Amino acid sequence: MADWGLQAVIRPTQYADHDHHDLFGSIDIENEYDQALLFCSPHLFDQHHDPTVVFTDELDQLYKPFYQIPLPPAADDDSHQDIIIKQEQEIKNFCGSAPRTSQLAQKLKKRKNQQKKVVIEVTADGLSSDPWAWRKYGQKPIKGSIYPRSYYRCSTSKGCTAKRQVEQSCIDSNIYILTYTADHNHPQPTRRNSLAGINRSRFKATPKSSSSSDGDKTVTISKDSAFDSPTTLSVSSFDHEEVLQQPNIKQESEETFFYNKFDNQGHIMMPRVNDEEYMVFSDDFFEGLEDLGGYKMDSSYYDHARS
DNA sequence: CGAATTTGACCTGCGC
DNA sequence: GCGCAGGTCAAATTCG
Repeated sequence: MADWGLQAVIRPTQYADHDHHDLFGSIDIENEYDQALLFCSPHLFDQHHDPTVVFTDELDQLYKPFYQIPLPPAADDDSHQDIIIKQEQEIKNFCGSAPRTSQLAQKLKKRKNQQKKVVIEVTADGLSSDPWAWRKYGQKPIKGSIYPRSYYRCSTSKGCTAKRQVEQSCIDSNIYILTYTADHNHPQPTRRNSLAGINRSRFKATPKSSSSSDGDKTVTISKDSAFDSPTTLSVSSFDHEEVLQQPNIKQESEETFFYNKFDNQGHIMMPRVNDEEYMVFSDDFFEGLEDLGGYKMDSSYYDHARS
Protein backbone atom coordinates (compact mmCIF):
# COMPACT_ATOMS: atom_id res chain seq x y z
CA MET A 1 0.00 0.00 0.00
CA ALA A 2 1.39 3.34 -0.99
CA ASP A 3 1.52 6.27 1.35
CA TRP A 4 -1.34 8.70 1.48
CA GLY A 5 -1.55 12.41 1.61
CA LEU A 6 -3.98 14.60 3.40
CA GLN A 7 -7.20 13.98 1.64
CA ALA A 8 -9.80 16.50 2.53
CA VAL A 9 -10.59 19.30 4.85
CA ILE A 10 -14.11 20.19 5.79
CA ARG A 11 -15.20 23.18 7.71
CA PRO A 12 -18.36 25.07 8.38
CA THR A 13 -18.76 27.87 5.90
CA GLN A 14 -18.99 30.47 8.59
CA TYR A 15 -15.38 29.63 9.35
CA ALA A 16 -14.31 29.55 5.74
CA ASP A 17 -15.38 32.84 4.32
CA HIS A 18 -13.27 35.75 3.30
CA ASP A 19 -13.59 37.34 6.70
CA HIS A 20 -12.06 34.39 8.42
CA HIS A 21 -10.09 31.65 6.75
CA ASP A 22 -9.93 30.03 3.39
CA LEU A 23 -8.48 27.01 1.82
CA PHE A 24 -5.94 28.37 -0.60
CA GLY A 25 -5.06 25.20 -2.38
CA SER A 26 -2.64 22.36 -2.28
CA ILE A 27 0.97 22.15 -3.24
CA ASP A 28 2.11 19.07 -5.04
CA ILE A 29 5.62 18.83 -3.73
CA GLU A 30 7.10 15.52 -4.77
CA ASN A 31 4.63 12.71 -4.41
CA GLU A 32 0.97 12.24 -3.86
CA TYR A 33 1.47 11.88 -0.15
CA ASP A 34 3.57 14.98 0.01
CA GLN A 35 0.79 17.27 -0.96
CA ALA A 36 0.46 20.11 1.45
CA LEU A 37 -2.78 21.77 2.28
CA LEU A 38 -2.87 25.45 2.92
CA PHE A 39 -5.36 26.96 5.22
CA CYS A 40 -4.95 30.64 5.54
CA SER A 41 -6.67 33.82 6.39
CA PRO A 42 -6.53 36.52 3.76
CA HIS A 43 -5.76 38.86 6.60
CA LEU A 44 -2.47 37.10 7.11
CA PHE A 45 -1.30 39.36 4.37
CA ASP A 46 -2.53 42.39 6.16
CA GLN A 47 -0.63 42.45 9.42
CA HIS A 48 -2.51 45.52 10.54
CA HIS A 49 -5.88 43.91 10.23
CA ASP A 50 -5.79 41.56 13.17
CA PRO A 51 -3.04 41.93 15.77
CA THR A 52 -3.89 38.55 17.22
CA VAL A 53 -2.76 36.78 14.10
CA VAL A 54 0.61 35.21 14.59
CA PHE A 55 2.52 36.10 11.49
CA THR A 56 5.93 35.07 10.36
CA ASP A 57 8.02 35.77 7.30
CA GLU A 58 7.94 32.10 6.56
CA LEU A 59 4.19 31.97 6.52
CA ASP A 60 4.18 35.09 4.42
CA GLN A 61 6.40 33.54 1.79
CA LEU A 62 4.55 30.29 2.03
CA TYR A 63 1.04 31.52 1.54
CA LYS A 64 1.44 34.65 -0.49
CA PRO A 65 1.61 32.97 -3.89
CA PHE A 66 -1.82 31.48 -3.23
CA TYR A 67 -3.58 34.57 -2.08
CA GLN A 68 -6.15 35.67 -4.57
CA ILE A 69 -5.31 39.20 -5.48
CA PRO A 70 -8.50 41.27 -5.63
CA LEU A 71 -9.10 42.70 -9.04
CA PRO A 72 -9.33 46.49 -9.17
CA PRO A 73 -12.94 47.46 -9.78
CA ALA A 74 -12.20 49.82 -12.66
CA ALA A 75 -9.71 47.60 -14.43
CA ASP A 76 -10.56 46.45 -17.93
CA ASP A 77 -10.55 42.87 -19.12
CA ASP A 78 -6.96 43.02 -20.28
CA SER A 79 -5.83 44.21 -16.86
CA HIS A 80 -7.75 41.40 -15.23
CA GLN A 81 -6.13 38.92 -17.52
CA ASP A 82 -2.66 40.30 -16.82
CA ILE A 83 -3.19 39.99 -13.09
CA ILE A 84 -4.49 36.46 -13.39
CA ILE A 85 -1.61 35.41 -15.61
CA LYS A 86 0.89 37.00 -13.26
CA GLN A 87 -0.69 35.35 -10.25
CA GLU A 88 -0.78 31.93 -11.84
CA GLN A 89 2.80 32.29 -12.95
CA GLU A 90 3.78 33.14 -9.40
CA ILE A 91 2.09 30.02 -8.17
CA LYS A 92 3.72 27.89 -10.81
CA ASN A 93 7.10 29.34 -9.98
CA PHE A 94 6.57 28.50 -6.36
CA CYS A 95 5.32 24.96 -6.49
CA GLY A 96 5.86 23.86 -10.02
CA SER A 97 9.50 24.43 -10.75
CA ALA A 98 11.42 24.58 -7.52
CA PRO A 99 9.80 22.38 -4.90
CA ARG A 100 12.70 19.99 -4.66
CA THR A 101 15.11 22.68 -3.73
CA SER A 102 12.85 24.94 -1.75
CA GLN A 103 13.36 24.81 1.97
CA LEU A 104 9.86 26.08 2.43
CA ALA A 105 8.47 23.29 0.36
CA GLN A 106 10.54 20.75 2.21
CA LYS A 107 9.10 21.97 5.47
CA LEU A 108 5.71 21.10 4.13
CA LYS A 109 6.62 17.51 3.63
CA LYS A 110 4.75 15.18 5.85
CA ARG A 111 5.92 12.16 7.63
CA LYS A 112 6.40 9.34 5.17
CA ASN A 113 4.14 6.93 6.91
CA GLN A 114 1.23 9.23 7.16
CA GLN A 115 -1.90 7.54 5.98
CA LYS A 116 -4.76 9.15 4.19
CA LYS A 117 -6.48 11.69 6.36
CA VAL A 118 -9.74 13.48 6.44
CA VAL A 119 -9.80 16.61 8.54
CA ILE A 120 -13.10 18.01 9.69
CA GLU A 121 -13.75 21.06 11.78
CA VAL A 122 -16.91 20.83 13.79
CA THR A 123 -18.61 22.40 16.72
CA ALA A 124 -19.09 20.49 19.94
CA ASP A 125 -22.39 19.26 18.55
CA GLY A 126 -20.57 17.90 15.55
CA LEU A 127 -18.46 15.69 17.78
CA SER A 128 -21.52 13.86 18.93
CA SER A 129 -22.77 13.06 15.46
CA ASP A 130 -20.07 10.53 14.71
CA PRO A 131 -21.75 7.11 14.42
CA TRP A 132 -18.61 5.12 15.19
CA ALA A 133 -17.51 4.03 18.62
CA TRP A 134 -14.12 5.33 19.62
CA ARG A 135 -11.81 4.34 22.42
CA LYS A 136 -9.27 6.82 23.62
CA TYR A 137 -5.71 5.53 23.75
CA GLY A 138 -3.63 8.63 24.20
CA GLN A 139 -3.42 12.35 24.64
CA LYS A 140 -0.56 14.68 23.86
CA PRO A 141 0.09 18.36 24.19
CA ILE A 142 0.71 19.82 20.75
CA LYS A 143 3.27 22.49 20.12
CA GLY A 144 1.65 25.75 19.14
CA SER A 145 -1.69 24.85 20.63
CA ILE A 146 -2.89 25.42 24.14
CA TYR A 147 -5.16 22.39 23.85
CA PRO A 148 -3.97 18.79 23.85
CA ARG A 149 -4.72 16.36 21.05
CA SER A 150 -6.61 13.21 21.92
CA TYR A 151 -6.11 9.93 20.05
CA TYR A 152 -8.96 7.49 19.52
CA ARG A 153 -9.18 4.06 17.95
CA CYS A 154 -12.33 2.58 16.53
CA SER A 155 -13.80 0.20 19.06
CA THR A 156 -16.80 -0.74 16.99
CA SER A 157 -15.05 -3.78 15.62
CA LYS A 158 -12.00 -5.63 16.88
CA GLY A 159 -9.12 -5.22 14.50
CA CYS A 160 -10.42 -2.08 12.89
CA THR A 161 -7.52 0.24 12.07
CA ALA A 162 -9.57 3.41 11.84
CA LYS A 163 -8.35 6.19 14.10
CA ARG A 164 -9.49 9.61 15.04
CA GLN A 165 -7.70 12.60 16.51
CA VAL A 166 -9.61 15.30 18.30
CA GLU A 167 -8.07 18.70 18.86
CA GLN A 168 -9.66 21.90 20.01
CA SER A 169 -8.95 24.86 17.79
CA CYS A 170 -6.66 27.39 19.43
CA ILE A 171 -8.26 30.09 17.28
CA ASP A 172 -11.82 29.34 18.26
CA SER A 173 -12.31 27.13 21.28
CA ASN A 174 -15.80 26.30 20.06
CA ILE A 175 -14.33 24.49 17.08
CA TYR A 176 -12.95 20.97 17.27
CA ILE A 177 -10.60 19.63 14.64
CA LEU A 178 -11.27 15.98 13.88
CA THR A 179 -8.70 14.02 11.93
CA TYR A 180 -9.77 10.62 10.65
CA THR A 181 -7.09 8.16 9.59
CA ALA A 182 -7.47 4.83 7.79
CA ASP A 183 -10.67 3.10 6.87
CA HIS A 184 -13.10 1.07 8.89
CA ASN A 185 -12.94 -2.60 7.93
CA HIS A 186 -16.51 -3.21 8.98
CA PRO A 187 -19.97 -1.82 8.27
CA GLN A 188 -21.13 1.28 10.00
CA PRO A 189 -22.81 0.41 13.27
CA THR A 190 -26.37 1.30 14.00
CA ARG A 191 -26.91 4.15 16.38
CA ARG A 192 -27.83 1.68 19.05
CA ASN A 193 -24.71 -0.37 18.49
CA SER A 194 -22.48 2.65 18.30
CA LEU A 195 -23.47 3.60 21.77
CA ALA A 196 -22.42 0.25 23.14
CA GLY A 197 -18.76 1.08 22.91
CA ILE A 198 -19.06 4.58 24.30
CA ASN A 199 -21.24 4.10 27.29
CA ARG A 200 -18.77 6.15 29.23
CA SER A 201 -18.34 8.68 26.50
CA ARG A 202 -18.88 12.33 27.15
CA PHE A 203 -20.62 12.62 23.81
CA LYS A 204 -24.25 11.97 23.21
CA ALA A 205 -25.62 10.46 20.04
CA THR A 206 -27.79 12.77 18.01
CA PRO A 207 -30.43 11.94 15.44
CA LYS A 208 -29.08 11.58 11.96
CA SER A 209 -30.53 13.96 9.48
CA SER A 210 -31.72 12.82 6.12
CA SER A 211 -29.15 12.69 3.40
CA SER A 212 -29.04 12.10 -0.29
CA SER A 213 -26.47 11.89 -2.99
CA ASP A 214 -27.04 12.00 -6.69
CA GLY A 215 -23.68 10.43 -7.39
CA ASP A 216 -22.22 13.62 -8.77
CA LYS A 217 -19.03 14.38 -6.93
CA THR A 218 -19.28 17.80 -5.42
CA VAL A 219 -17.36 20.15 -3.23
CA THR A 220 -20.17 21.48 -1.15
CA ILE A 221 -22.05 19.73 1.57
CA SER A 222 -25.24 21.47 2.36
CA LYS A 223 -26.87 22.39 5.58
CA ASP A 224 -26.42 20.15 8.57
CA SER A 225 -28.08 20.40 11.91
CA ALA A 226 -24.71 20.81 13.57
CA PHE A 227 -23.97 23.95 11.64
CA ASP A 228 -25.74 27.18 11.11
CA SER A 229 -24.71 27.50 7.52
CA PRO A 230 -23.63 25.28 4.67
CA THR A 231 -20.48 23.30 5.08
CA THR A 232 -17.73 23.60 2.54
CA LEU A 233 -15.78 20.54 1.54
CA SER A 234 -12.43 21.33 0.08
CA VAL A 235 -10.31 18.71 -1.54
CA SER A 236 -6.55 18.80 -1.43
CA SER A 237 -5.43 15.46 -2.70
CA PHE A 238 -6.67 12.38 -4.42
CA ASP A 239 -7.73 8.98 -3.35
CA HIS A 240 -4.93 6.65 -4.28
CA GLU A 241 -7.24 3.90 -5.44
CA GLU A 242 -8.82 6.36 -7.80
CA VAL A 243 -5.41 7.50 -8.90
CA LEU A 244 -4.68 3.98 -10.02
CA GLN A 245 -7.68 4.17 -12.26
CA GLN A 246 -6.46 7.40 -13.77
CA PRO A 247 -2.80 7.08 -14.77
CA ASN A 248 -2.41 10.78 -15.46
CA ILE A 249 -3.92 11.96 -12.24
CA LYS A 250 -0.59 13.23 -10.89
CA GLN A 251 -0.29 15.64 -13.76
CA GLU A 252 -3.93 16.45 -13.52
CA SER A 253 -3.68 17.26 -9.85
CA GLU A 254 -1.00 19.85 -10.50
CA GLU A 255 -3.10 21.34 -13.23
CA THR A 256 -6.07 21.23 -10.93
CA PHE A 257 -4.46 23.52 -8.44
CA PHE A 258 -3.60 26.24 -10.87
CA TYR A 259 -7.19 26.66 -11.87
CA ASN A 260 -8.54 26.92 -8.37
CA LYS A 261 -10.76 29.95 -8.01
CA PHE A 262 -13.13 31.30 -5.46
CA ASP A 263 -16.73 32.08 -6.10
CA ASN A 264 -18.39 35.25 -4.95
CA GLN A 265 -19.00 33.78 -1.52
CA GLY A 266 -15.42 32.82 -0.96
CA HIS A 267 -15.86 29.11 -1.66
CA ILE A 268 -13.03 27.44 -3.45
CA MET A 269 -14.09 26.26 -6.87
CA MET A 270 -12.67 22.92 -7.80
CA PRO A 271 -12.07 22.27 -11.49
CA ARG A 272 -12.91 19.22 -13.48
CA VAL A 273 -10.18 16.63 -13.77
CA ASN A 274 -11.34 15.83 -17.27
CA ASP A 275 -14.53 15.93 -19.24
CA GLU A 276 -16.00 12.95 -17.47
CA GLU A 277 -14.62 13.06 -13.98
CA TYR A 278 -14.73 15.83 -11.51
CA MET A 279 -13.80 14.53 -8.11
CA VAL A 280 -11.88 11.35 -7.51
CA PHE A 281 -13.43 10.37 -4.21
CA SER A 282 -15.41 7.20 -4.08
CA ASP A 283 -19.07 7.24 -3.25
CA ASP A 284 -18.25 5.43 -0.04
CA PHE A 285 -16.10 8.31 1.00
CA PHE A 286 -18.90 10.80 0.61
CA GLU A 287 -21.39 8.50 2.20
CA GLY A 288 -19.02 8.25 5.12
CA LEU A 289 -18.82 12.02 5.35
CA GLU A 290 -22.57 12.26 5.37
CA ASP A 291 -22.70 9.74 8.13
CA LEU A 292 -20.19 11.64 10.19
CA GLY A 293 -22.45 14.55 10.70
CA GLY A 294 -25.59 13.83 8.79
CA TYR A 295 -24.34 16.12 6.06
CA LYS A 296 -26.40 16.31 2.93
CA MET A 297 -24.54 16.21 -0.33
CA ASP A 298 -25.46 18.87 -2.81
CA SER A 299 -24.41 18.92 -6.44
CA SER A 300 -25.55 22.47 -6.97
CA TYR A 301 -22.25 23.83 -5.88
CA TYR A 302 -20.35 22.15 -8.63
CA ASP A 303 -22.95 23.22 -11.14
CA HIS A 304 -22.47 26.74 -9.92
CA ALA A 305 -18.71 26.44 -10.20
CA ARG A 306 -18.97 25.32 -13.78
CA SER A 307 -21.26 28.08 -14.85
C1' DC B 1 -15.46 -6.54 38.31
C1' DG B 2 -15.09 -5.35 33.63
C1' DA B 3 -14.40 -1.70 30.59
C1' DA B 4 -12.91 2.95 29.53
C1' DT B 5 -9.83 6.72 30.55
C1' DT B 6 -5.60 8.77 32.12
C1' DT B 7 -0.87 9.60 31.75
C1' DG B 8 4.06 8.84 31.75
C1' DA B 9 7.23 6.16 29.05
C1' DC B 10 8.66 4.67 24.82
C1' DC B 11 9.07 4.56 19.71
C1' DT B 12 9.64 6.68 15.23
C1' DG B 13 10.33 10.17 11.72
C1' DC B 14 12.46 14.28 10.58
C1' DG B 15 15.38 18.48 10.66
C1' DC B 16 19.70 20.33 11.83
C1' DG C 1 24.22 11.66 15.80
C1' DC C 2 21.20 14.37 18.52
C1' DG C 3 17.11 16.62 19.82
C1' DC C 4 12.38 17.63 19.00
C1' DA C 5 7.65 16.56 18.11
C1' DG C 6 4.01 13.46 17.03
C1' DG C 7 2.10 9.02 17.77
C1' DT C 8 1.46 4.72 20.46
C1' DC C 9 1.77 1.59 24.40
C1' DA C 10 0.49 -0.09 28.72
C1' DA C 11 0.07 0.12 33.75
C1' DA C 12 -2.62 2.60 36.94
C1' DT C 13 -6.80 4.70 37.90
C1' DT C 14 -11.63 5.68 37.53
C1' DC C 15 -16.33 4.69 36.67
C1' DG C 16 -20.80 2.30 36.10
